[in-house]
Amino acid sequence: MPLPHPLPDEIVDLIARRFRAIGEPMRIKILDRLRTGEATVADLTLGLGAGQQNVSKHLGVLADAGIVGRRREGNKVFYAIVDESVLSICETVCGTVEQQLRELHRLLAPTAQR
Amino acid sequence: MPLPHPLPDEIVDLIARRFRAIGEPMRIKILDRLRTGEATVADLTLGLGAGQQNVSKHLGVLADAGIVGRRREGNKVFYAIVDESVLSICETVCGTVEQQLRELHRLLAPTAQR
DNA sequence: ATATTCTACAACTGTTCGGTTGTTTAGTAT
DNA sequence: ATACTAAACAACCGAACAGTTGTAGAATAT
Repeated sequence: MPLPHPLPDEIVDLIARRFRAIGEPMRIKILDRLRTGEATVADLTLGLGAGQQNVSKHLGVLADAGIVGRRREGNKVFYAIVDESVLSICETVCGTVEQQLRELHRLLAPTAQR
Repeated sequence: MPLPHPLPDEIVDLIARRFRAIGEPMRIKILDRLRTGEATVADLTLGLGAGQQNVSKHLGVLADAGIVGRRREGNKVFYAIVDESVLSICETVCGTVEQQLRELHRLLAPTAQR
């Protein structure tokens, strides 16, 4: 909490960068997969139905943001979530999204209400 | 937490959209300002040193995402944070960013260590 | 009514960024 | 050494987006 209130631009940029690192569908899927434990690029490529280069690129973004870390073992590179705080953040957002979805269904399904 | 684990694409998109709504410097500044209470577009324009149209546009994005809400009073439109969860999220991220900054300073200031 | 103030909308521009393709590096096996 | 696998790097293309400019709508004042 010792952050100054009129946040300096540097800090603001860092925060924005962090949010944008997470705010991409493929990267969210990667994080969702990594929640169950570390995985190699090949694992993620198969599980997500994306190209290897694409997955590798997104992993690079997440690694640069300090959210995931690499561990080399022989031929393969294992990725794992390093910053555990993203999990709690995602849970919070998921909760809000759930609530929004419920509202949407309530609004978009008037047939069941009349 | 009743969200299915292999998250469906729709949900993933919603989550990503939400993160991207926050992941922009100007919008973070707006939210930081709104933390102290509601404000008009003119207030924000003055306080943030940005154009009125620009501020209004960003407020529109935040409103579409359901993060802020409007309240009209005569000539002016007051904006306020509606989704309180973004505050806790921002605090978490700020904490992580702080930690990163401390690490950076430790790494980039070796003169004081030798 | 007209003028003024505050806000939102529309069109344009430059940049950013995601995805694909092709290539390259690192490690292992034969 | 060559051959093979795994992962990363580089270049391109197209879509999305932030910021500016100009304008339009809504409320108040004269």
